[in-house]
Amino acid sequence: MSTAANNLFRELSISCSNCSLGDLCIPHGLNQQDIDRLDDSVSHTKLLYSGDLLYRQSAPFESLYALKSGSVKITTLNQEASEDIMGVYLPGEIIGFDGLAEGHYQCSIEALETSSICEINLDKLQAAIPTIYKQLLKHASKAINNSNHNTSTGKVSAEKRIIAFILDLAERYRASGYIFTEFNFFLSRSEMGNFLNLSPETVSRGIRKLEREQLISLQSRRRIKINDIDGLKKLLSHP
Amino acid sequence: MSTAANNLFRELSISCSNCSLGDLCIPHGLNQQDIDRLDDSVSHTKLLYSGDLLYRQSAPFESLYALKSGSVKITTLNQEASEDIMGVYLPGEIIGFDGLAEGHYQCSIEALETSSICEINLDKLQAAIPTIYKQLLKHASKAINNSNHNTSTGKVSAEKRIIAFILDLAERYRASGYIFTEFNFFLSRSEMGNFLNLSPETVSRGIRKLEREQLISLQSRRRIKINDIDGLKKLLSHP
DNA sequence: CGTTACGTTGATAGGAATCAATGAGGGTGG
DNA sequence: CCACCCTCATTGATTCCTATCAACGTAACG
Repeated sequence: MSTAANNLFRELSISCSNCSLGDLCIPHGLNQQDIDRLDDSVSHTKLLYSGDLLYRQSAPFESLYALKSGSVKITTLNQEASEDIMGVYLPGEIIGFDGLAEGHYQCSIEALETSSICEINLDKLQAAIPTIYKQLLKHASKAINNSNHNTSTGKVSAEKRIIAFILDLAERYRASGYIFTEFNFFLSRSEMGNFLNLSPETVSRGIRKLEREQLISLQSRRRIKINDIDGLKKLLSHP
Repeated sequence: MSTAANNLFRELSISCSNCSLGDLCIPHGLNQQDIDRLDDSVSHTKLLYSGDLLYRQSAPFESLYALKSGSVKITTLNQEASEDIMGVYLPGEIIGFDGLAEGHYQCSIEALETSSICEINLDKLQAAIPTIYKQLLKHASKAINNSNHNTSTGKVSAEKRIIAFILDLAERYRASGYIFTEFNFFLSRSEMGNFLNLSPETVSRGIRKLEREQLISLQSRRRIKINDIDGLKKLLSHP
């Protein structure tokens, strides 16, 4: 590891008591004593670079993870052995629930950019702070609701699906305290199409249409600026 | 309450130590002492009849529930204030995770037939058996995987979606130890279409096509017999 | 035994996939 | 530093699948 990388790693390898996740961290709401005990329960930060895998489908379940910064995609192999994109994770979200039920991961996680990820050892965590499981259940619940929501957005037109995707990302960036009117997709048109169940061409057409209508601007092919978030919401709800 | 109904209720209001859920029950794997303590943690069986609601969307979260027998559907209201069907629950499955994250339910649960449902008081349960949360997390994880799976099956043709739906039900009946080659849908063609993101007509055509191909038989309009489960799986994987 | 809701079947139209070709960006090596 | 390449994105033309519209059949209910 280079010195620069090593320094970066050390910088990111902070204790729970001053983790950048803030309100989003699982232990949020605990007292200082509990938080201090957390430092033994999690192995702190891993640093992943674009293309790196956090875990691979069918690998034995080891840990849950909290995404501290960056973004990753969650994929699964379909019958034809090609990738289906199940979604993306943004900072503050918990990764790894897909491995709990069966004891091995049902999906793979791949970094879309440089990302720092906090590993959570469930057993140690539960021993340290028994009440933490409730918080974890809430995160799982959120994942279920989100996934259900994706299922139901499959029931609308291509353009609405694209708008829903953009608004979902914006909302989740907002929830994490990030700038939410301007962000990178980190996904190609093909990957977006795969996720939204649309062809890459249809995704492209949909995005360019929103651009022509001045609702969004493309700062680059994968970076969006939302000009009229209410306009987008309006398109989503009515016509 | 009528005497007959009262008797039925009492009959169903059994203790955890002889609950019919068996292996599927959350406390499975606990020792007898723990199981006995469970009797205070759950309020045992509720009996719902077809059309009855277990809970309504946006109601405050109160409990998780285990479905002991029968079947229910989980629905949410879309922008147009009509019902979107998110799925059905079968015996052995846990209901209510949609309410945990936000503190109020995101969906409604409606019985599709006479169903008995075990209420789980989370706080009491956790106090009685601290390690139970892990089991709950596994159930939540299963729900996430299932939901993800539904998302990805949205990416295929109408016929495959219908086959996937049938096979999913069969597999879940099998997992619960039920007969799985012959069962009721409990959903109308419209409801199936809503769930699968297909029109009722397309659902009907798909089902009749499978019937013509002898892969299934319709014992009545809502009762199916699977004649060739491998044939169905084959259709799902390749052409 | 009629009423009513649901299911089936056929004909048509529309939206997105696919096929095809061009354009743009990013990286590499000369 | 520039030209080339290679991948991704865009745009257009066509095809195909499924929604929709329409009509008829069928089962459950009072």
